[in-house]
Amino acid sequence: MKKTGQPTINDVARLSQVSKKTVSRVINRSPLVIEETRQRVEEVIAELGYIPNPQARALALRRNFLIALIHDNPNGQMVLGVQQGLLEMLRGTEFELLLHPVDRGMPDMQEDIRNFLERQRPYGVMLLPPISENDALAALCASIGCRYVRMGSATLDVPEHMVASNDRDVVRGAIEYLIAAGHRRICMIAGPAGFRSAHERQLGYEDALTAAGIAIDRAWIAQGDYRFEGGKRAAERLLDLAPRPTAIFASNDEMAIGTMHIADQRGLEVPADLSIIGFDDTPIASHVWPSLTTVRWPIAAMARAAALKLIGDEEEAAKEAAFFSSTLIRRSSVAPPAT
Amino acid sequence: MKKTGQPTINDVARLSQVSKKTVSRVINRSPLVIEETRQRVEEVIAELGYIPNPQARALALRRNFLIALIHDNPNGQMVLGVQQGLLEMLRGTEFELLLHPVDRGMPDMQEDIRNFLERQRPYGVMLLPPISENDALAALCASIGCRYVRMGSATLDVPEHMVASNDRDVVRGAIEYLIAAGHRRICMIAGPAGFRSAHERQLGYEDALTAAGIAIDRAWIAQGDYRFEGGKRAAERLLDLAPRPTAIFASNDEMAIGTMHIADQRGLEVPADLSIIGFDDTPIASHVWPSLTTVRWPIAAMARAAALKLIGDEEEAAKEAAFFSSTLIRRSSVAPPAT
DNA sequence: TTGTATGCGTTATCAT
DNA sequence: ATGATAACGCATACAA
Repeated sequence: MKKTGQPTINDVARLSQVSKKTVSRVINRSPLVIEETRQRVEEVIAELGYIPNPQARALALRRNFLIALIHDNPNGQMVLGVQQGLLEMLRGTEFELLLHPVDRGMPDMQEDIRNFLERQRPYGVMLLPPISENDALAALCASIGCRYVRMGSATLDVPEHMVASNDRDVVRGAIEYLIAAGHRRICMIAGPAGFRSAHERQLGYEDALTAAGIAIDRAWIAQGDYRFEGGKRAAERLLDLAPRPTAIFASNDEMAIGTMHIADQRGLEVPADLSIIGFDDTPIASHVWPSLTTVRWPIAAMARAAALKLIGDEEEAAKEAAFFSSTLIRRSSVAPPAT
Repeated sequence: MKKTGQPTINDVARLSQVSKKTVSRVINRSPLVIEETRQRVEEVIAELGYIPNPQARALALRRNFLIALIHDNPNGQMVLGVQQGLLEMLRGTEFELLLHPVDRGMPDMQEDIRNFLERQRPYGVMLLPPISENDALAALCASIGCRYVRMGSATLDVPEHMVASNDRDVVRGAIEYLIAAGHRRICMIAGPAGFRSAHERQLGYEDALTAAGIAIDRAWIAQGDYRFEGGKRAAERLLDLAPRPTAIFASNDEMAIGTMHIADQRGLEVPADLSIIGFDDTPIASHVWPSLTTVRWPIAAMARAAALKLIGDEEEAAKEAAFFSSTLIRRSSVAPPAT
């Protein structure tokens, strides 16, 4: 117990009259320690308030006790939710959360991530969409020897490395909900090309229409960008259609809110003249007027499961759920179409 | 260059025919290296793609090259903005960002933080409000020997350790804007007791009324909790007043949105019957209808300055701005009072 | 079941 | 200005 004030493994060894190695075994729960010895060592540990030095462990193990969250921030709420879920499970463990956002626009993104991983050598990596869809990134994590979990809107990997939501199914359900309310002219604002989530949600939309015997009209699908302004532009195109749609499904809430603005501008009442459904259940959804019917996906639960996959032993990791159901939150932005 | 594949300082030393220590000096920009030697070493470093191992450095220096963000999540947007600003400055440096949210409700919060700091030994710590107002926490950081910066609504510490916004002044300006529009019965929804930001904003409100010769009526100030529901309750109390206020300043956007809901429920038109101003300029503010006049504070800029204070040398740190001005964003929720 | 010697990759001390 | 050697605190291989 020298200058730093922090007791080390040597102090514990000396006071409990065993070797460092035995203390190390106790710390790492090795079964090769007799109960009596373990007790004595643990008493000394408790008495001293000894905590293993993470830096020293990292050096010796060539691996840090850190979980890295790597993402190309598509959505602040998602990032926050994931952080929260991850941290919830990490709390009380020896793990800490490292943030590493990247820019998928940069050509050296892959190199940046490789560099980061080789330097920090995190214990585990959480990959968020859309970059979680990049197989090369997953391979990179594996090759460096760190555990990883990918989050996505569809199954992209084996359960051990995946937490997926059922975007396609839940969107299908949302559209069927509109159909059941009497809607037939249901348009969709799609997400940006290249996003798996956008693709899955569109598939769900098409599933529902097909099942209901409604022909899919390409003009009914306007591409958005998951942002407010893009949603507004898409909504304008859709509301210019004749006959006008009676309902619009927007692939996320931000675009749905944009749609509400355009409806308001045109003197259209929501939901009387136009029903709207969003996706994400962001805080805005419940605060706009009328409140937005939308899809809530269990981000925090997915993140918690991911954390367990990352830090639990392999059996636990494999057992942890890999598939999560979103639910339709029915609020005030949907009504039967005006006749 | 053994099993890990990563070149070490030994490889560099051998190839450049100097000792480890000299390589170390080059890495750390010691002036005690002759130019010629430095050149040779740097060439080898570049050739090998050598990167110092952070874990080994951390062990030897008893200090990690990590910046820790400690907060008791008061506001998702703020946390995101701070993360973004911090990461922007950390990018390309040897520093990484570690997340450590805490719960100020827990009695052992202080112990938790001490534990965290003693274990991780971060290079610097960023403290967010409201816990940044806790002087004991700042002292703790100092005693452990890690640099820290506190973010707050008022000056709580010397510039070296502080990034502050001018809540009081900007709220005064917002209220004066209402007064200039002709309002006299201006109510306020205050933030929760114990938050310095709530206190400062209320002072700004009082400043403006006093300067305008309007008596401050305690009944005009309803306490909220910075949340939607609390804002609604406070708005109800305020709108029950007779005569009714013509304007309400809410201490944050969430409560302002709650106020808009209550106004709508009561058939009050915003801004014709009731003007509303919020604070924070969250994404919701520009997406509600009518769009919300609110105060925007430069979170990202504050975070960037904080990062520089944390990782820059001491001179730079002291020079970096410690005081940041918020601005009133004038949108559609304010109009002259109906006569 | 426990201990000894050694390695992990860097920085610090103290020579020279 | 540079180098040899010893920390830093823990884990692993191999003995005992």
